[in-house]
Amino acid sequence: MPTNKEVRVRFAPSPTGDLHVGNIRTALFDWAYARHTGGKFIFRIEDTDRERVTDEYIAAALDTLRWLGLQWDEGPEVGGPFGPYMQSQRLDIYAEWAQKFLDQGDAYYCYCSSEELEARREAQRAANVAPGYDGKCRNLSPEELAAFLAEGRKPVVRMRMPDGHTTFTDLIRGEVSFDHNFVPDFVLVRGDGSPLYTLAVAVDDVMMKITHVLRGEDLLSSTPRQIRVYQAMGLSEAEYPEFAHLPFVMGQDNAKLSKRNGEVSIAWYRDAGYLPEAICNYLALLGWSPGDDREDVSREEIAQLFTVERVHSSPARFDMKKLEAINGDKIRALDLEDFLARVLPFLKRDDVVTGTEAELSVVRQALPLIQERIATLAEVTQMVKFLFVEDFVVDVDSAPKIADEQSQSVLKAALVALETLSDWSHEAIEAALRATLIEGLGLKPRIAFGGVRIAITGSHISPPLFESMELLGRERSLARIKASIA
RNA sequence: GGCCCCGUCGUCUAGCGGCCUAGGACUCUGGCUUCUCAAGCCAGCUACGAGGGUUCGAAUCCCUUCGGGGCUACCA
Repeated sequence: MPTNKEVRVRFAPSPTGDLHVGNIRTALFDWAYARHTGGKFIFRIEDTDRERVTDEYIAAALDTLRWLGLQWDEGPEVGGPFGPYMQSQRLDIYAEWAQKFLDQGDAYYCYCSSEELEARREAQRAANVAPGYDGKCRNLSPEELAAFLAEGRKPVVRMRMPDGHTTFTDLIRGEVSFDHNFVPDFVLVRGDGSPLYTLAVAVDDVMMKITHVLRGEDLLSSTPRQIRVYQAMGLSEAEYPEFAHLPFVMGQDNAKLSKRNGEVSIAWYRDAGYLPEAICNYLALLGWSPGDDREDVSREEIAQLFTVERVHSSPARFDMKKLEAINGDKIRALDLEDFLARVLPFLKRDDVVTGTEAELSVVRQALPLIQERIATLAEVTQMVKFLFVEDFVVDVDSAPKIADEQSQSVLKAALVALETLSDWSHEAIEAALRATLIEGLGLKPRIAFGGVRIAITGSHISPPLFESMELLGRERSLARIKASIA
């Protein structure tokens, strides 16, 4: 156990697409652990697979982490003493180590073709033997070697797994052991000379002095290979990083989270109006808990309370309903100016406002009315749109509801009551409508105000009616009621 | 198939041998409040996968079993 060493944790995604919920949960835990221990949070991009990782995805990953407020101490853009932090810029380092392993006899060239390997694996499966590399090229005779070279074969570099087993202590799962009979010799360098994850990840973790590897449990069974590379690099067991394999975040149907069983891309949640602090709060609760019954935690509190000991070993299902509930809570907790700032990009995006002072003033007055009525920021549009539209029309679904005789007579009565009203405050409007419709016509409030609401806001769901009318103003309110009378 | 990981309400979880007739949150249901929708408040439904042990005592420890997942690549 490294005790007085500074803790260094890395988040090292391979951006083959938009960062998804699972990536971010890992990033959050990495970040929280680093912050909790007063250590460093390192962000590294694993882009050795250049077929699948693109610059756009890398840029999006940086943006997403920043948006979530997971500030990294070392990594792309900020640099650091152990850079570069993009694996594609460290190719020479991996090549050097591979050569060293070759020289030491820890690794060897393997000339087997993909087709040959596949055929042999098939045979192993058929014979019910553990599939994996059979060690054919471990000790090639000079004649065999010469024959392969004459064929012009491009060899891969393969790590030699000695007999025995690898045992390590996972901070979350306890002692885990793998028999090397089930950990075949693995490839370090491709035929074209490019490194594989297994080589790059181990080399980088050592060279970047990573002390704790918190990552997804899908990497658990690759840990013996990673440890094998440490050994070849000359590390003693005490120098290995600690491992903690985080449980998966899964979809509702217990399958890996995917497009089919819930939205995965963090970008989607951002566009839908989820707050970064809500996402962090919710994700923190997936596989971890503070221990008491507390569920409302800020990023800072997560950092303060987070310990690996409290991380679960069992997978968690992602529940959008719960995220939504937390998001609603976080929205309600926003102060007015903050709320306005968050909501404005959505109003502009949806062409509700352009951002003039006059518009902002109205929005500012409307926000307190809707703050407890929305669960995501994007919903703000449908709630306040009626205050800004030039050519107002009632929703097609709601229009028929005010076309009947009773509704029409209510609207007419309301119009009469309001036309003579001099004070256009919501109190006065309410008093006038109550006097006329409730007391005068003996209607139930629900019936009385329902029609007016539709005429004014265009929908049967809206912010409180009288405040809405006050905000809309006398002219437009009366015009809308008139327009709805056939 | 083999190796490895995992198993408390529908979901996230508390629980680390007695405080558990199993607590909280989300969801759902019913009610209150109410100008709609929300929010808020109150109430309710529902769980230790199964079977064996160990123990005075087990959700908690052990074994088996069943179920779920991961890995088994010149992906990560």
